Amino acid sequence: MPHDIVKDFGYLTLGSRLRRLGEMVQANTQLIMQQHGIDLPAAHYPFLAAIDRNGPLTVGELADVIGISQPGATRTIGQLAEAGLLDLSVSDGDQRRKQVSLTKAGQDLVDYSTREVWPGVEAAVRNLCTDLDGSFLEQLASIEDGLKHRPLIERMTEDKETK
Amino acid sequence: MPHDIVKDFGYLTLGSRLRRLGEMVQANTQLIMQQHGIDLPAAHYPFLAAIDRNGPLTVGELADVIGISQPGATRTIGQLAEAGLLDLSVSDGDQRRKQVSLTKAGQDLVDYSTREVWPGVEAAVRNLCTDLDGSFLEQLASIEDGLKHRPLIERMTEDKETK
DNA sequence: ACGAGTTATATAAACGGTTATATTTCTCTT
DNA sequence: AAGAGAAATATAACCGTTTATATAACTCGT
Repeated sequence: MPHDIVKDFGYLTLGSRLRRLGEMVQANTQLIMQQHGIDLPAAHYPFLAAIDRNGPLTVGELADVIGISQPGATRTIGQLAEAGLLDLSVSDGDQRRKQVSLTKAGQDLVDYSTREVWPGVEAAVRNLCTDLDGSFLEQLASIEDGLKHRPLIERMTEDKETK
Repeated sequence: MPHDIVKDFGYLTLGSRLRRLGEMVQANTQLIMQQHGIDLPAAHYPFLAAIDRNGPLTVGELADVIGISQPGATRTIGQLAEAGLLDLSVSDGDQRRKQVSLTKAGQDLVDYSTREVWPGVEAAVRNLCTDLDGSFLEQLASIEDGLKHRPLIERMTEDKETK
């Protein structure tokens, strides 16, 4: 009995494999954020970060920029607004558009994360993804194994220690 | 206004990015199968392929081998059984276990795919993923761009033509 | 200035996955 | 042989996403 069919099938099942790995990375990231007392689905951060970086954006622009469907964006924005992190207001010139901006709490969260959390996450992921070699498939396998062997959260603290 | 925030954020948003790319690849694959008259969610093939390769497996074994949760496996197996591709039967020795096997239709589908479709898909994906260089992130970008520029289905036919 | 078409957002339904929990069957100790 | 615990599957509830569609607001040609 094989250990991992999706891996065995190589390029044929690349799609499943990328998705699976992506979910693992997101789960790891979310855990790190939780440890900092921030309890938000990993997929929600891009919304906050996008507005922080660009200033207020409309629902459609956010969907575009983040690369999900417009209804998906509407929903996530709704949840973030509910959580008090985003603020919706009808655009001045065009009443169809809704301008989405960060609330004070949202801005604080982004500021804190930018300062205290994300650099560590970035470093941990970078650490996971460097010094790979071989075919793309082999690199993918290395990342999978690496993540299983030492989750992102350990790669952060270790970075601090060894630095 | 940026074009793609998830891309811009580099390693920080690797999770989202892998998931997104995985979905794109799966959608491409599904389209190819459809063109051959096979209309099944891309994520279902591993079940058929796993049983084809290993003989009948139990629900739990399939979940393991494919790398999803047991309830997820139960559900997908149910759908494939509904579609007449899989057959469930209680195990001989242990009445808790359910042995999952391919029906004639399921076996035919696998045989046909193995002969006529999957090699092409595999080649197309391999084509997409070779001759990459740079950091893992840069390779990812190449694949994203490559897929956008020429979908898998074109990479199959082109392979045939140029061969 | 009005109506046709377009654009922006919202809503609904479906899907594939998850976790938590229930149910059934087996195993093993005494 | 009985009863406790373990194991396999099923069910329920939820989540984030998707497509299709509805609704509301705008634009533009006549």
